[in-house]
Amino acid sequence: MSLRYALLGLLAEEPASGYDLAGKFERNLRRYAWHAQQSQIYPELNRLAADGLATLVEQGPRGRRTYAITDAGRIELRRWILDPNDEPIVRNEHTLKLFLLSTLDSQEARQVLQQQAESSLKEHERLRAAIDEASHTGQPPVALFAAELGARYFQTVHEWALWALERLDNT
Amino acid sequence: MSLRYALLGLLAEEPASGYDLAGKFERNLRRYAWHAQQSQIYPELNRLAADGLATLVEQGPRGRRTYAITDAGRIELRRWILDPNDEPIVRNEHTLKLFLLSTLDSQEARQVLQQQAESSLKEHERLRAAIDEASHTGQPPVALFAAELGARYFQTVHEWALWALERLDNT
DNA sequence: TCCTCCATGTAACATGTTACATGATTTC
DNA sequence: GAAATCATGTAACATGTTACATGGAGGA
Repeated sequence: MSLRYALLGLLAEEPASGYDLAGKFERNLRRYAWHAQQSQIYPELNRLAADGLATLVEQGPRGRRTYAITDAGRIELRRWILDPNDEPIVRNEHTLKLFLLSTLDSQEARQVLQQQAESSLKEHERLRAAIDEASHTGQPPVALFAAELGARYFQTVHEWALWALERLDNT
Repeated sequence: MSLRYALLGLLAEEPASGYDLAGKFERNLRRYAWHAQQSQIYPELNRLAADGLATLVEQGPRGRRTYAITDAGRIELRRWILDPNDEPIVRNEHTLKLFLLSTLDSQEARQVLQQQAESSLKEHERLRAAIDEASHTGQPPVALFAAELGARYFQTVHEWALWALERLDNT
C-alpha cells in the first residue's frame, strides 16, 4: 500500500496530475524512497479518487486531470506516517550488491567500490547544490529535511567506499 | 530478478537450505538490502536448481534440502554484481515516511523524528557490537564491509534526526 | 510539417504477500 | 507428552513491470 501513501503525500504538498506525479517520483523519490512506474500511478490515482481520498479538481488541455487530496485523504495519510511500523519494507538493489561484495575476488570488489565511491560523490554534490539553491527561496526548514538526509546518506556511502578500498589494499 | 541474485549471493558464501536462506534474509538483508518471504524463497530456489545455477547437495532430516551454487551460478552472479545498473530499484518505507514529513504539523513531525532518532541509535549500537564481536574471529575484512555500511548508515540517520529536531525547535 | 513533450490509459506477464497445509525433530 | 523449532511447500490475491496504444499542444 506504500504507493498509495506516496501519492497521497505528494498530493498533500500540492494538487497534481498523474503526469506531474510520475515526474515527482522520478525526480524526488525514485533514488531514495520509492520506485513507481507511470503505468502504476494512473490506476492508483483513480482508486484514490474512488475511495474519496483524492478528488478531481481541474481538467486541462490534452486531457490533463488535476487531483487534490481530500480531508479524508489527509487523515489517512497522517495515520500511516505516524504508525510506527517496526518491520518496514526495504528493497535496494544497490545495497544488495554491496552486501554481496564478499562473493567477488578482491580485484572485482575494488571495481565495484570505485564505481560506488564515484557515483555517491556525484549524488552528494548534486543534492548539496540543490539544497543550497533551495535554501534561498524562503521555504520552511522541514521542506529540505529529506534532501539533507539524502545528501548525508550519499556522503556516508562515499566515505564508506573509500574506507573499504583502503582496507582492501592493506590485505 | 533481484531475489534470484540475493539467493545466489547467499549460496555463494556457503551451501544452505531454503530455511537457512529465509533466516539469513531475516537477519542480514531485510533491514537494509532486500526483503523476501519464505513463500517466495522456496519456489525461486527450485527455479535456480532447474536453471542449473544451484544444485541439491544434501538431503537431511525433516526433508531438509541443502543447495550449493554451481559454476554457472557464480558466473551469472558475478555478471549481475559487476553490471553498473544506473537505475537500481529502491523501495524503503521508512525513508518514504521521512520524505513526507513536511505534510505533518510540527508537533507530529517532532514525534516521527524522535522515534527515528531512537530506533536508528539502537540499530547503530546493535551493529557496532556485532562488528566488534566478529572482528575477533579472523574473517577477511570484506566480510564486515556490509555491516560497517549499515552501522554508518544508522549513525547518519540518527545524527540527521537530531539535526532536524533542532532545526524544528528553532522555528 | 515534423518533432518533442505532455498526457492518460490498458493488457499480459512477473513478482511479492497472506494465509494455509503438513509433518518431523528436539528440548523441556 | 507438550511446546518450540525446523522444514517445505501451495493457493489466492495484490502489487509491480514491460510493452503497447492513442492522441493533443507547442515550438522549430
